[in-house]
Amino acid sequence: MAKAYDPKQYEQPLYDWWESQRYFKPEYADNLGEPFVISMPPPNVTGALHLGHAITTSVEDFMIRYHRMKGEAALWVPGTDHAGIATQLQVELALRREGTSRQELGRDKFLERVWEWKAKYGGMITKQMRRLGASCDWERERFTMDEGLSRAVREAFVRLYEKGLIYRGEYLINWSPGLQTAVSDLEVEYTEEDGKLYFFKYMLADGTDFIPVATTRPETVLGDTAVAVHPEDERYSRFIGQMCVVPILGRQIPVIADPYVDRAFGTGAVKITPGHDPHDFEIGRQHHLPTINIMNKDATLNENGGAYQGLDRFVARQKLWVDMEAMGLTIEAKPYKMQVPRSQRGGEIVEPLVSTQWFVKTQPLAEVSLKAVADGQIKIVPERFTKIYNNWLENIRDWCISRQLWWGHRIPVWHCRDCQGMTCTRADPTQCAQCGSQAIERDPDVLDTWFSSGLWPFSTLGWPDDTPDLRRYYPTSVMETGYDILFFWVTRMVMAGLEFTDDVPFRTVYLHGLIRDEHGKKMSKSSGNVIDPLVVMDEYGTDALRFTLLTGSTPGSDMNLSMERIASNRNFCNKIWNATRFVISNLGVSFRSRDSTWDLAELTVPDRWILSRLNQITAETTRLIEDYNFGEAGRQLYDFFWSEFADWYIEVAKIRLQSEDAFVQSTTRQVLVYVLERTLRLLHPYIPFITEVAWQHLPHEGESLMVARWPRSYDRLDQQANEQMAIMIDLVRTIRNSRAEYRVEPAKWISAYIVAGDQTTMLVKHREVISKLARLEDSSLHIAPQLDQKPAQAIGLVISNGIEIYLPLADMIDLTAERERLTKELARLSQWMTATQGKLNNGNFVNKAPAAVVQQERDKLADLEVQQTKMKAQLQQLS
RNA sequence: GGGCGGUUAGCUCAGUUGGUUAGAGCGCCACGUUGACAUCGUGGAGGUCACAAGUUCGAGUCUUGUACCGCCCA
Repeated sequence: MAKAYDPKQYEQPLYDWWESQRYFKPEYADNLGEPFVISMPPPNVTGALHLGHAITTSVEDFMIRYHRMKGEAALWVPGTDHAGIATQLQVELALRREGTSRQELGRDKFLERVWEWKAKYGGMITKQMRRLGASCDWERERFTMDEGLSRAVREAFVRLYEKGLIYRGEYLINWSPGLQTAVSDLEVEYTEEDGKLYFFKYMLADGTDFIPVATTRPETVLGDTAVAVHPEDERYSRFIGQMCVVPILGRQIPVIADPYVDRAFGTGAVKITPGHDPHDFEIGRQHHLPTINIMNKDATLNENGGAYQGLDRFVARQKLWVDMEAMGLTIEAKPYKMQVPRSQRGGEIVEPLVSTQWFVKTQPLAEVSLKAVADGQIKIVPERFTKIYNNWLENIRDWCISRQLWWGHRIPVWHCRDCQGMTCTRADPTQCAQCGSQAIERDPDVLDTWFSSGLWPFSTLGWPDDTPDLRRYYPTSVMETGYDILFFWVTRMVMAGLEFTDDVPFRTVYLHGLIRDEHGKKMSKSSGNVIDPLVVMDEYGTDALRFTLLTGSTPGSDMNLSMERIASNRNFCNKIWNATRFVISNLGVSFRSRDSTWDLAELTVPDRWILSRLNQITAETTRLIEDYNFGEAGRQLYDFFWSEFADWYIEVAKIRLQSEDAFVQSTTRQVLVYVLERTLRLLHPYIPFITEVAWQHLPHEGESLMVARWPRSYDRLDQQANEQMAIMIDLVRTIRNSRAEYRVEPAKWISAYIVAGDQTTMLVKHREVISKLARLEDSSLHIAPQLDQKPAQAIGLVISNGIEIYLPLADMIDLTAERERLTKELARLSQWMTATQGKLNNGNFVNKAPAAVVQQERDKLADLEVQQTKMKAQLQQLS
């Protein structure tokens, strides 16, 4: 084994070997019991791996590996998403570079190009996921646009259509002028930006007076169809019912009263533009106002814009204001922080626009989805997201599912030129279902990408066919994803699952947080703080990245990721590597491993202690993992491995392996191998590569760690070993501390007197370990129950159980300093004792606290009293 | 406006149902190449757990309020 672990050398070959052994397949388990199933959230097919994918993959692979090791049939279904807008944009960009466009190519040729693109770049991201160690069943990989899934989409659409849950209508939608398509409410983000609040006069038709009105978008006055005031607003009540005049255009519109108007905002009077504002659209409907669309699809003004026709919306805004100024209609324009709606994709300003689109009626679907969670059929982890889930579904609006794109699932509806009727069927129709005419034309729009991903948990298993996979692996066990797509995706899968399969799509939703940079800032290209997981894996290894992602935060909360943290976890991997190196290089040729039955009588305290700790840590991590606290479990394993196994047990083992006693040697080896092997198993779901490599070097049964059994824990707790080891550790640390304080050369062997009372036998038994660890000269180490005469010119120390230590460092002792040190120690002790005494003197504490807690305090106080007595004696001796 | 989360060591974060003297990593100080590991070891410094009140024998942990930060929804 090399001196340091080199991930590059092992990761790829190991992954290939695992896959070739068919370990990733659920069939490998040969277990007909309840399977454990995850559908991988499909990444964009032409995307590149980023940290969001990395954490998703790490967490899911963690769960899959854990359940696989428990012997369950573990299935992780991978796949990719066609990502309508994102992919289309990429191909369009490529076309632009070639000096052509999709319009020039035409729809069919364009789609050919997209498929070519997909063929070229489509495998990239899944290759990158393999680098993360993803143990998914690649033979079951799916793509949202493949034949089977397209059929699922078609089936789903037709069913909803037939049920009347899909309708087409003219509504105010979010229009993305650059992308030339509608986007759903969820795809719009609101950012606070500097704008202006424009105050102007809405003249009454009779010219007698005006109503002051404020707006952030003056150009929309061209589409105004009313001015609204609050019904109880005395300032304006006299205007209600009167007509006023649209500036420039001269149209007459009414003044209406609506409680929606915020009297405190602006002037308290608002213009109503149903064609270009969602709130106004609602008011317009309630008051039966006409809707005027003033904008073309490219965000220039149309014929309703009068003189401004053809101008871009922002140019029109300026020009109109100047013109109104000239007419004396303006009051002022104040700087104002406005909420600007921007497209999540591309970032351009989105325009509310009236347009004909396809919608899903979500109300009935949302109701059953709420019920599924309320009934506990689906559990959301962390639980607090349940409220967010509920809140969203309770206020859900109809879902605009049509997109004016070419790449995607085309809407399976044919329009008849003769009767204007619509035909929606599973197989492509040749004639109109209404009138029989053959003059039918397919709707040009495609479906929102999330429509197909909503079907993902069951479409990937073969739905709508009744396949063996669907029967065996559906519903899936856990849906693991980021909380940022709870609405986009999770809710829609629940709605779709319940609607189409009559069952929940998954039993548990586990949501992880977002990854930010080390100071909590969002990673972005413009900030230059993006961490590329591929670069990290190159530099530190996959395991370091995975361990960092898995242990870096608590469930559902964001993680600040820093390279320092990754580096320290790389060091952890190296620690494992070297600990393994130590163990195997000390095994000797005749080593035989043994099972978990140990005869405690033949073991020493450190053996019993580490076995007991292993057992505790096994129980604890298993409990935490079952409770979805993967991070805490991982952190505990880290601490156990480093601070207990490596720092103490291995250090003890070094000494005992040099023993003349063959039995001592062989026991130590067996404990070393046993504990290391079990710990590697516990760590494997976190850091699969290093653990497998290390495991392969160790004596083992079975061919791979990844299919080894998850360790079981036992109820037995070796309390005595834990206590005695604690004493030894305390003893060694205390001596080391004094050595450092007195600047004893690290290499120097010193003499010591240990007055150990009833711990004497135990300490004598471990004399060699203690002397070596504390670097005490064997010939001048005295361990006795008591000492008639305290050594002169010695540093006196007292630790728990009243054990006294004397270090005769004659030439180094400064009596004054020693007195000072002991006095300080005593002060600290007495402070502690006062606190403990206080508790015990409190009748309420003694009566109400659990007996064990009270006893604990009593024991503590007794121990402190003994320490105090001995320390006082030591002080006295010095004076 | 409604909701959620956060505030713990210089930095980044843990702290499981309330119960020893509140922990880790990084950073810092001192020392150290004794054959697992300098991607390391040994020892150390560093915190009135945002603030206030309350519940309790006991609060970092539960309740209420306040301040600040972040996110989601409208």
